[in-house]
Amino acid sequence: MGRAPCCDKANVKKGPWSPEEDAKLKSYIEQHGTGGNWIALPQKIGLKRCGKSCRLRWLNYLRPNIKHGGFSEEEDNIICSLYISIGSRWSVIAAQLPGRTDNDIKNYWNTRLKKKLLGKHRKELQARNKGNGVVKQENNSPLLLQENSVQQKPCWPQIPVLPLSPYANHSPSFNDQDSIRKLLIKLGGRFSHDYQPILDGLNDIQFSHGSPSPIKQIQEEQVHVGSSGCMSSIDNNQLQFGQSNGYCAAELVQGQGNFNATIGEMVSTNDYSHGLEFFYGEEMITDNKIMGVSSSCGQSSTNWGESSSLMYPPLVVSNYEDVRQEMPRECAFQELSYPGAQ
DNA sequence: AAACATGACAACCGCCGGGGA
DNA sequence: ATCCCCGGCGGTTGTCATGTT
Repeated sequence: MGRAPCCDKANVKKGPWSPEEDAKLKSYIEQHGTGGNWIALPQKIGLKRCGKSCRLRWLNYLRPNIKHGGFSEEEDNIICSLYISIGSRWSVIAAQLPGRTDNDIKNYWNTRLKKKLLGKHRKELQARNKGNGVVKQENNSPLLLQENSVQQKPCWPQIPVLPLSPYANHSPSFNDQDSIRKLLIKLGGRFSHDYQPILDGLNDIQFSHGSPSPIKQIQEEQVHVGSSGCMSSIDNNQLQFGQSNGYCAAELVQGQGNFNATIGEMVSTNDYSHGLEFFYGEEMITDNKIMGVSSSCGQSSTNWGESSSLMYPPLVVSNYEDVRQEMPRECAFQELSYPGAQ
């Protein structure tokens, strides 16, 4: 038994809004507000539209100070950074871009940014393959799972040493490893509570227009930090996974000072291919011989497929195999970049 | 010039969670 | 404590514009 429809589908108009409809809706809301009830609103003003449709039209188009198109490089960076960090939480991302709507950003991402990044990545791969002659296993592949027969735990690769990003200068908060770690924690309390004490300073991070940072927003969504971390300690040179409230993320553990450098590199060069492999699906995997790498771990390779979110359901993991199967591939290389000068 | 392909954006759909009854 | 309504969200589809053959 399905949910009752929010309106009488037979008697509502669908499709593009006419200027008259726009004018009606706009003038009414400007004068009276929404009245806290979108469902009833179209009837009040004599619009044959679904309440939800009115809401969407208002929020995405009629609302004052809405910007359309013309995304700047900086906005690109912000979107990419946040997507890498928090996944397809468009509303959170939109909150950091004044005048942009979640729908706009979502469309922009799906139609342009993703392809833009893909194009860059392909170029890079071609260049690399040309140089190498033979494609070989890359030790710094973020997806790399190396055999660790002793511990039977995934060995996450070390993040390659890369030059610091100019963006680092814009955001000193992100210049050190600790800040990155804090940020990742803040991104959802997705780590062992071992790190909880260092959360406080993160509130200093400023995002645009004085709104709460998405990181803070997300942290506030979190309920608790659980005690059953998955893979809570691997070793100091590995990416670490923690599981607290159901989300899983990767973190460079102490001793690695290169994580932020990678992030900086991604932002400064707009090369988001580090950490965005999941956009490329099978092709990407093939290109980097990830399939082979995966099987080198003694596991059958898994096509992780395209995923749109970094968020993931709770993991209750007792061994590596469980981790490997449950963990979104994004977790393996969750990287974060700061959205430029804000 | 027409047909087809592709891109960009608007809008819809259905699920989920919050909050009030 | 439960139910139900509504708003919010993300994924998907539809439509129109533009480019290409």
